[in-house]
Amino acid sequence: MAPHPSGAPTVQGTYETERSFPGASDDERACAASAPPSPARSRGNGAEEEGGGCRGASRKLRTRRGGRSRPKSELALSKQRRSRRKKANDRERNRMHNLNSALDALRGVLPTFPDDAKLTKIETLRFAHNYIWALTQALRIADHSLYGLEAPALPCEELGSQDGGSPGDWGSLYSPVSQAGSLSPAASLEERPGLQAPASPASLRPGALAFSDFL
DNA sequence: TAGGCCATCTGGTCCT
DNA sequence: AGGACCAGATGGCCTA
Repeated sequence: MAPHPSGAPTVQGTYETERSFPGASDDERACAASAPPSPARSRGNGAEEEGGGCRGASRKLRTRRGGRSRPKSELALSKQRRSRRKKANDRERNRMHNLNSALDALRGVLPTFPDDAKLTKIETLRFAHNYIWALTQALRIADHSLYGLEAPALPCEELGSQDGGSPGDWGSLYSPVSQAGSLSPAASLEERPGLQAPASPASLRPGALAFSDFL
């Protein structure tokens, strides 16, 4: 399930920055990328746009030339575009790295099992969503039991102890349960087959939940 | 080999 | 003008 068990290969970042399209100039690359999406688009072959296929770039060129600013030479424009693109790429790469860091932090506080299994991005988000929902339900039930008539059926402290704890305990504490008829934390989840809500509050008790229920 | 996941590049759009 | 954000495209890696 996890294609990169040892973590995301972020080391290629710097090297990727310098990576260039073999046999294609920067302008050709820009043209290829600005062309309408097509399966034929290839990273290394921008030659076919050389003639008139680069509408976006030419339009930009026109608007720039038409401005009141001092006209620049093609070379200067090309250099400026290249520089801006490179900076934008760096920022975008950094932004995605930050996003991944946040995702890793989220993984860190989620009870996962086994140790070597790294949740994918979408799994992490779904798991977190359902896990939060389950904890919310646990608290609600605990409040009811505190002021209500019945003894607590859900061990909140046990759920809480899973936070950052041993992933293996999570699986051993709860046994598999059918997800059929499970209550959804949000109606939107029910519309999306992939987003499964955890078990219903009634099943939020020891031996009633499996790790997979949160995915 | 097909499919899933991921990182990266890129242009467009919106905001400051 | 420049930065942030977004979505599409692409190629690499891995697994069933």
